[in-house]
Amino acid sequence: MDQDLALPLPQKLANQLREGLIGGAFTPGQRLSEQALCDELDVSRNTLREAFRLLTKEGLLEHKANRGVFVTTPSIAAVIDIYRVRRMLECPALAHAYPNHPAAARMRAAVQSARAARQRLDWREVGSANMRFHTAIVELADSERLSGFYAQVSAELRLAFFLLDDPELLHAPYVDMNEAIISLLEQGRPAAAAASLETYLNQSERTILAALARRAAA
Amino acid sequence: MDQDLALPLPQKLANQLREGLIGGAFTPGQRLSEQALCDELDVSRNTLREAFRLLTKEGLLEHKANRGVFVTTPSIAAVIDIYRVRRMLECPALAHAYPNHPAAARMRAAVQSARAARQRLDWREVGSANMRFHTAIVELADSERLSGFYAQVSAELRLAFFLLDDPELLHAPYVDMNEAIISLLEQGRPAAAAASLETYLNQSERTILAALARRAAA
DNA sequence: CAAAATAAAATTGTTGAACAATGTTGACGG
DNA sequence: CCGTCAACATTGTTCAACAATTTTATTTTG
Repeated sequence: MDQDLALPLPQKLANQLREGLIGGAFTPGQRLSEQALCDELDVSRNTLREAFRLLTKEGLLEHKANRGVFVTTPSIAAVIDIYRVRRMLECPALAHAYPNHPAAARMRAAVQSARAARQRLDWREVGSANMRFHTAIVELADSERLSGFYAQVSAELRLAFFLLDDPELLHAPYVDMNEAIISLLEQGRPAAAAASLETYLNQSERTILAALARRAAA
Repeated sequence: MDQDLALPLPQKLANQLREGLIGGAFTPGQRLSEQALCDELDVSRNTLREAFRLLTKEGLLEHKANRGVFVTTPSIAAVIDIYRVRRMLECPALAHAYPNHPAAARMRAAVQSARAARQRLDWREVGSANMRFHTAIVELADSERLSGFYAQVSAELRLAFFLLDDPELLHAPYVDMNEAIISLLEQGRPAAAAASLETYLNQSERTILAALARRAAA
């Protein structure tokens, strides 16, 4: 998927660590020891630290002076902020999209993947496909920088998902909503699609905030 | 302005370099020698390289493998992309703003600075004040992440400004437009303000693209 | 003389070790 | 039980070294 071979080592490292982070290999709040990771990944401390800076800038890690780096624990405020961003990026992108945009095909493909995964109860893949769906929505806007920013924000959101432990509740209900959204766009009704998307985002935000609040209470 | 004393050295370095970059201390396309900057700034290569990574991720520097880092030369495509982003962030932020938002006061203050600077023909400060004005617009949206992203994008845009050499043409005409925009917002007419802003952005984009095209031809 | 091939120099990429500064742990005494 | 202080571990930063690559200079060749 990546032609990582050409990339400098710290970036490869950062990509590898990011995969682990959004894949749930580490738990939020966990401290990442330089020594331990250097040994495990077989790179020097300097190289690892450069990768840490990258991921810190993306919001996936937090750096506390003289104490080390920690996996970000998404706060309620962070989730609220992320959903505000999502509404501001995704809804206009969809509202102004034209149905033949290549990203629309990616939206459709993501929905089909999600349906198939749901049928075999593979909630992990349902979540991934859902993310591809929304990434494609932002790509409708045809802005390299916007897409890059969205990738960053959604990676941070994934961290929040791993705080919760009911992936079915988290992703399953949204497959059909995505289906409806892409269908509306394909029918040339982008405004209606955007309205559905906003409903989706509000509902999703509430679900996650509620789950997060329950977790904080416990 | 910054409490840089507490920040780790690479970040302080990055801030310092960023100031230089958006202040025009380097010219786009210029190569930054590690050795030379290490000597000049009195830091080690490792530390400098960490700062480079940060700025590369922000789009201010470009990293070519085994060849070093170069000051980004903004392309026509980059400028178009940046203005697309600006329209998508600034216009909705302004349209949904309420006039008593603290950021509105910052908009007003920026306009006053710009007027004063224009009177004494200090185009550099006019440009800075103009940037503060638009930063404040994004802050109306109350999103930490959005503001951070905008800071990054506008830093990149500043690079493009330094490619041009007529700061008066670039900034002077917009002081009055900004004045009109904040006045509309203060009068409780955010929709009209947003419409004016869109006009502003379109006009500004055309000016810069034209200047950039002239420069490319020469 | 021009162009290609080659050798030399300079630069970046990565590592490892060193030491200072800061944080953490645990024993000790009140 | 709580605070103090020393021992320990970890991070922050620098330095030196070497491999890999690019740039420059030189030589060879047509």
